[in-house]
Amino acid sequence: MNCPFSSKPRWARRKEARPQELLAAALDIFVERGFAATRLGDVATRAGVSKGTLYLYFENKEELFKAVVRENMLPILDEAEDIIDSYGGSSADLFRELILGWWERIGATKVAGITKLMMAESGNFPELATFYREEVSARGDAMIVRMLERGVERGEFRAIDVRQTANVVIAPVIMLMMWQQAFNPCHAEPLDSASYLESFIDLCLNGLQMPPHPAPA
Amino acid sequence: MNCPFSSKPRWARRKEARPQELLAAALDIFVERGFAATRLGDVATRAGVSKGTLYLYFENKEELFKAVVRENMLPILDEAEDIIDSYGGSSADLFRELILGWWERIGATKVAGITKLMMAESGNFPELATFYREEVSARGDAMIVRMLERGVERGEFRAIDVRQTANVVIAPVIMLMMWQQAFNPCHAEPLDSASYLESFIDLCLNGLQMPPHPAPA
Amino acid sequence: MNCPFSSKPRWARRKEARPQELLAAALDIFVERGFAATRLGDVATRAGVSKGTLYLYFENKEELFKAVVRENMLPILDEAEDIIDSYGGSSADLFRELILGWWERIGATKVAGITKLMMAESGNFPELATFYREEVSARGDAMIVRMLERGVERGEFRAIDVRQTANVVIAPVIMLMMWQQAFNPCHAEPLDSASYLESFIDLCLNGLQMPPHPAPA
Amino acid sequence: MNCPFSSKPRWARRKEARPQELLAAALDIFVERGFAATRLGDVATRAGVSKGTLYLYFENKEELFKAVVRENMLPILDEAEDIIDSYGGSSADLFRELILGWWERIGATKVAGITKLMMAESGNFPELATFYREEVSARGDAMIVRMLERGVERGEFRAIDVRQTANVVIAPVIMLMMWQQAFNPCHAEPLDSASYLESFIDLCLNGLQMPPHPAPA
DNA sequence: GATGAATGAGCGTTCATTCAT
DNA sequence: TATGAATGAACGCTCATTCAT
Repeated sequence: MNCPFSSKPRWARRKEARPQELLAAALDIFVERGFAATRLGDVATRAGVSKGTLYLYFENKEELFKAVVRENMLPILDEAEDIIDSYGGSSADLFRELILGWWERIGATKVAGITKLMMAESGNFPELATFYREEVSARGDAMIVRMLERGVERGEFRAIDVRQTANVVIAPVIMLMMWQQAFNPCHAEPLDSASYLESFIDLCLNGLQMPPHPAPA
Repeated sequence: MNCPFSSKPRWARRKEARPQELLAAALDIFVERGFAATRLGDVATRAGVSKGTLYLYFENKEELFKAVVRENMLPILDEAEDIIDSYGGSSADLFRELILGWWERIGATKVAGITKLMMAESGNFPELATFYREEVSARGDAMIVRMLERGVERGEFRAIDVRQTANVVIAPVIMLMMWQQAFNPCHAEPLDSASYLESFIDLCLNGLQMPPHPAPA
Repeated sequence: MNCPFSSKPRWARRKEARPQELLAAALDIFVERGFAATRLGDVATRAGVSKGTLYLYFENKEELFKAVVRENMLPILDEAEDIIDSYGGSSADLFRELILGWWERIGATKVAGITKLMMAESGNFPELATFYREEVSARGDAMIVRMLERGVERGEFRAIDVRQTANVVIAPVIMLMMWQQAFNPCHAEPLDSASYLESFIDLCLNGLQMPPHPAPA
Repeated sequence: MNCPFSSKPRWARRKEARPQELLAAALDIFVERGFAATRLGDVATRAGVSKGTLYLYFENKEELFKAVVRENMLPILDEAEDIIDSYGGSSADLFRELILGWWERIGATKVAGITKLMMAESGNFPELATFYREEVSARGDAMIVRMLERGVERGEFRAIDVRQTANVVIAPVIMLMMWQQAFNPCHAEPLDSASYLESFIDLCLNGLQMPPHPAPA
């Protein structure tokens, strides 16, 4: 009440933290099981509340999922866009930066599971698909495109079909995320992601670099 | 009876065709909806039979799914292995052959949906995961590894980490399959798969080719 | 074909034996599982025929069951009635004879399972209940009543309520049958039926014998 | 709120009563139809709730059945054991007491149907069989054994095979229960249980009593 | 006579969502 | 704000019975 160190009583702090706790629990379970297979009862249990409480904060399962995506992915996209906007180094370095940054912030974390989940289940939940495409995929794609265009414009990368190459470049990163999810049960042994990314970046930068100039006569 | 060209009554022909009809219907719906979301009632309806009839041919949902995989994927793997065994041309051409063949026989067809489905749901159905890994993934991986090793041994590709590169190389193909599935709802516009594959093969072969020899003094 | 020792070709013998084979298989499975839990498919399989064939010989599950009862129980009741009709010895011996005969012919065999089954499921299948009561239970009861009446009339048993005592006397025999069925799972260890029957007969004959005459003054 | 006599809202009273209502409905229907033939939908309907509600209180059909047994039989066994422990009268009277008590508390009530059901279906549901044997049958048997041993030790009963006699003595009581169930459809007319028990006790005590001493010379 | 493919009603169980408290 | 009891529609699977061959 009159606690000198905090203007808020503990229960109020609790109340404000609720949505975060719910989102954390939901992320865990959505990622473990997928969207359809997640039982809201499990989310509530893990968050230490009752099932009904979930509905005080989120209208339904889909809205809960959207909130999880917003909470966990949008801030990272914001930061990545900032990096591109202000980058000063070579485009090869920017490539590295973006890929490894993505990996560190998303690919190597639980959040990667959301991407996997969306690839898998968007067909059954069209509203989620639209939401995810507009708020996440489109922004990610655009960033890769901008980075490749920058390389071509600056004469660092050879002339390529930027759009398609962006897709090709994104693919192995997404696949790595999928394979990493829970020692992906379709792969016998877990991938070593560091060396996978090294192979990937190596292959790409080799593939993108300008062809050797023909020796002048 | 009095049909001069067939000694079999219509009914018997029907009976022999049943499993194929059921597998075709099952493939459609598994691919449309995923494993968990597929209702056996829908499969039966699409095949034009009753729910009970399914159980005359397949013990349960998992066995039905395995049969779909066996029917649609194993013959293609057999053929691809034959091609590698007997290939005479350059490794770059073999690379093209395998990728484009895979695309034509699987990626561009409904069957691609099985791969997507497995990535998505293997975590929830461990027995299916094991089955798929052993009978499909492991064989596909091994083929790519053999192709890359062949290129390195013959001095056509530079020295690379064959295992990891195989993973990197497989990834964009799998991603393309996933994106193609039903105008994948995470992508606004469908990819042009021909040009995607061209970009992909181009990038890879550029990335794999031997570095230019330094000009002799 | 022209076998000199049999005027019937083998397949004709087969055809005539069919119903017996079906009844034997049905007895086995009805006794193992009960009426409701018996699947006609299992009966057919055990008899080595198809499910449809069953319906050539028996109208439905209930009629099959009735045929099993008629085949296995009625002849034994016939014989027991003959014995009572013509018995010459003491009533205590007749008591023994009936009980042990029943045990030997029914109690110790698979047929005992039918009695157990009827006790259990008659409530759910009223038509079977009526059939069994009229064709089996009523005749068995009547035999015990006659035997007791004979003992009382001949001054070998004390004066008792014959009807009720008949019920009391039948009960332990029926229970023994039920306990014997498949090492009845409600009993840890199988009963030793010989000593059980000995205890039972001993108890009954002791209980039935004339009270000792008061010593005359 | 403003009800002066009860601090509990109707709803809360409801909630606490639920399990009892469900158990009562389940007892009714299990006894009417048997275990396998009982449809949980019917249980729910009789209790006035939806099918799903059942699963809030009982994990599945088997657990529901076990709960019915615990609720209805265990307390009675407890009391009966107390009686034996502290009994002061003759063993013949204790015999009467136990038999009539059992009859009054179980045999004459719906609960008797559970015993019938177990005899009938234990073969098809081994887990239930084990449960029932351990928690009910074994304790009942042990009580009869103790009562007979007491009679023999005190010189009230003649020397008998206590274990087998216990089985023989239990049998007519169990049979009576089975016959009583719903005017048991295998018996034309309902038994008069009072006179049946009288005949039974009479027969047993006559059969157990010490033989008359031979007249001393 | 014999087959066995086909049916379809039925049951145990699950879970997102609601709402009285 | 928080609860958790209640719902009811949905789905995988079974099996007695039918009937074209």
